[in-house]
Amino acid sequence: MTALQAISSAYYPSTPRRPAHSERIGRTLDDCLSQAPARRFDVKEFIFAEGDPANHVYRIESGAVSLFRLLYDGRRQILGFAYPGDYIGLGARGEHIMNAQAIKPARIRAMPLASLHRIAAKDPILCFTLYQSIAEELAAARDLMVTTGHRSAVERVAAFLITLARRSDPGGEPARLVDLLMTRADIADFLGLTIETISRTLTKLKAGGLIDLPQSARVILLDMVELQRLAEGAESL
Amino acid sequence: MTALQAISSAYYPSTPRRPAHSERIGRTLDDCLSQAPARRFDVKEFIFAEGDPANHVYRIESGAVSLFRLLYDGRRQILGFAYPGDYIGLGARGEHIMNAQAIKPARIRAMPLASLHRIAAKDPILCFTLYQSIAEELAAARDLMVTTGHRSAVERVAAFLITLARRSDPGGEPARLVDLLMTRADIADFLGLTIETISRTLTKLKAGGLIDLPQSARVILLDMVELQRLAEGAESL
DNA sequence: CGGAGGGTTGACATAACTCAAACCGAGTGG
DNA sequence: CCACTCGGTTTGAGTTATGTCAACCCTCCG
Repeated sequence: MTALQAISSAYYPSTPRRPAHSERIGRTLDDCLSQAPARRFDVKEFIFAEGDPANHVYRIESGAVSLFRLLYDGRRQILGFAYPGDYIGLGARGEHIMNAQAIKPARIRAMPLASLHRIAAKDPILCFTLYQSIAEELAAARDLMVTTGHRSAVERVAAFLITLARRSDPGGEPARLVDLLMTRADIADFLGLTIETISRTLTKLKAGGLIDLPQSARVILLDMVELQRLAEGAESL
Repeated sequence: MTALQAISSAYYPSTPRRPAHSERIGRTLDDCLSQAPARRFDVKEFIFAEGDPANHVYRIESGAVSLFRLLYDGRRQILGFAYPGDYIGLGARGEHIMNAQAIKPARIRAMPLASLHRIAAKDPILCFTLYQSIAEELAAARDLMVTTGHRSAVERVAAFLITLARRSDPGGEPARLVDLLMTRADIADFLGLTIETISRTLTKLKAGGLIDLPQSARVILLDMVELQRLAEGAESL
């Protein structure tokens, strides 16, 4: 997974990658972005917030970012995670409709949206590519909806882990070792569960021998096949 | 809500409308579509299915359509509903990634995707508009995720009803009278609940005097303010 | 009249939430 | 080096909303 598949990035259960397009955008944006200075963000620092004027597109150089919406009563829905190479802030128009907050210390470059739009307005190909990329993000968002709606805690967590593993090397083998850059609270707010349920589910998976948890933020996937089965709704555990 | 905000159409809790763009696309597509013959679809008939080659964009002339994904084990996640004026099949590339099925007898026009792409490739403005429209759909999909993840049955149903009411006259007053074109099962699969819970929740809302249910497919919103409060997570009922 | 497809209602089971306590590892300061 | 704190995590006990299963109702339609 590369460029522009940012916003709900952590989530691609079933959508095939299409590197060609992203690459092309990547390059175009890269040209502009490479000149921009990288800014550092501390953990919990906001890159942008809901309601902020959407002036820039950002690319994560290092670290990690969560994207979320807040509800009236303080509940939080995380819509995705963005990692190095991902772009965020792209779909927005006028105002940002979500918050972007660093979950690990991050280096991030910004490019004015106006420039991008100026280029895009003259370049149908870039523009069309932009369109298709957003379409892919849309597909990803829908994948998440499918994972989130209607499914048990084990299914959600298993699917989450598998997606993280896949993310590490799109197209290639899923990684065995997954570092969770986010807290249990982040995972909970992403999957629509509570931190306790996340924790319990992980220990249950560990007890079942499907994963190992050498540290709380480090997961080793021991039985991908079974995890996959669980993610797809198979019984048991 | 008009053109192109189709796919997850039923859902715009907080995204503002931007008719200008949709209108512009609407017109461009309309030019092509008006020449196309309208085909009739019976209830439960598929317009397209997951995996079908994505050759056309469709506009609903009359009736209603549900858009959904199927899981391995038969569970179904409805991703949205499309109504007259809505376009479906737009984001797809290569293959359709979901199913579109009539939930009411429908008249639907099709336009070859190739034509649209041909036009778009030469017309940066149309293209940019396409991009922005998809971006809005993305926003809508995220709104749904927010509504679906983490929330109680009452909250979801209340939000659902309000959205249906708003849909009737975007920008204007929400309708008091809402006809449910979909079955309880459809609503359940949309909101990630069961038909029994939908039914119970509706009767609870009726008992509370917030809505009336003269027929099972007809809802009258009696207390929009309170419904809104519920949708936003207020206690009680 | 009878059957089928939806919808409602009830009794019961259970997965997930809530509240609460304890744990752990990483910093920090004495 | 140890004691302390703090944020995050784990675990337990008890509650509850929602799912499950089953019966029944209603309406439409042949």
